[in-house]
Amino acid sequence: MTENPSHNRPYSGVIARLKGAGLRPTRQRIALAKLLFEGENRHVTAEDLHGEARAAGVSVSLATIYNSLHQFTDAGLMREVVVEAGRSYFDTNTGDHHHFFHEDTGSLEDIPGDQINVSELPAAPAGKSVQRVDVIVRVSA
Amino acid sequence: MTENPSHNRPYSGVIARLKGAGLRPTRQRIALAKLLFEGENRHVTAEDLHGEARAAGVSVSLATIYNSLHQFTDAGLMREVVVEAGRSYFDTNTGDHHHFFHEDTGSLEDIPGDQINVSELPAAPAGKSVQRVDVIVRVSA
DNA sequence: TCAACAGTTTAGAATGATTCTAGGGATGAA
DNA sequence: TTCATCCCTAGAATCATTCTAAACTGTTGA
Ligand SMILES: [Mn+2]
Ligand SMILES: [Mn+2]
Ligand SMILES: [Zn+2]
Ligand SMILES: [Zn+2]
Repeated sequence: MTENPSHNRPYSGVIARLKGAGLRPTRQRIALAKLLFEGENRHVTAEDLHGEARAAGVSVSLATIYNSLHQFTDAGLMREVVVEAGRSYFDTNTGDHHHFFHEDTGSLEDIPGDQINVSELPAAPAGKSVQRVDVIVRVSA
Repeated sequence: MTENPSHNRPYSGVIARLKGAGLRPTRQRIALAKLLFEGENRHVTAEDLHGEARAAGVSVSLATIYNSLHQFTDAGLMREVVVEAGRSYFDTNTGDHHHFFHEDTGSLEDIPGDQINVSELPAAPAGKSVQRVDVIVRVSA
């Protein structure tokens, strides 16, 4: 019941989510969280989200878009995916999964964690621990 | 015998390599190729290589460093590795392998291709073909 | 209710890696 | 040696992202 809050109070779900992450539910964060977390999982760039916010009639500065995306990521609500030098994608899917990167369109597509298997991983170098394993399958026409 | 040309003519190996790639063996490209391809495989940023060239007494502009790195990559002599938004690493190892990325030092470490196994890869989306599969194991203290 | 402080937002400047421009220089086929 | 082609480079330009500093807002507890 934290998932798709299509109840009567349209903001409660998103507000609870922000509070749960230790973030004040400000007008900007609520609007962005609604765009990001209601509906399907998505991969967005800062510019993408800025455009969507504008289109939705919400006025938010680009600096706030970047701040929010990083705060959501630090809070574990999203993750950052790096596939191209020079552009960052933010992913609302924080579960175990990997990506197809479509080199010609610049878009990402999820590969569920159980549809890929990385084995025989060598141990992390002395004193280090593995933070994450990213598999990026680059495809193009 | 293309590998470590410690013969008497110190440039012949590198020159042959450049010609073989369809690149004119200019003074700058020869110097950079020597720094990059003689000795162990390496992961460098444009700034790294620029610094090394200067240290070696070779005057090369940063624009030429970028041009050369891309030309070497396009020619298949190197490959580009993306692990952090905002910075590109170029790798002299073009064989089958993956990477540890040390998040605290920003350095890359090879994982030989036979020490990691990616299986059950789903088929590439319709009409697309897989260009490359990158596995990045992010580690930190 | 509301003062007051900490947390937020933002316009605009600043950064930093990379790319572009355009003019002078080097290379190599003939 | 010639000459067309390919290269190199300083410096300007891009572009995504971050920073600054000042104005604003959410929260809290008197
Ligand atoms: Mn980040
Ligand atoms: Mn490139
Ligand atoms: Zn994803
Ligand atoms: Zn490598």
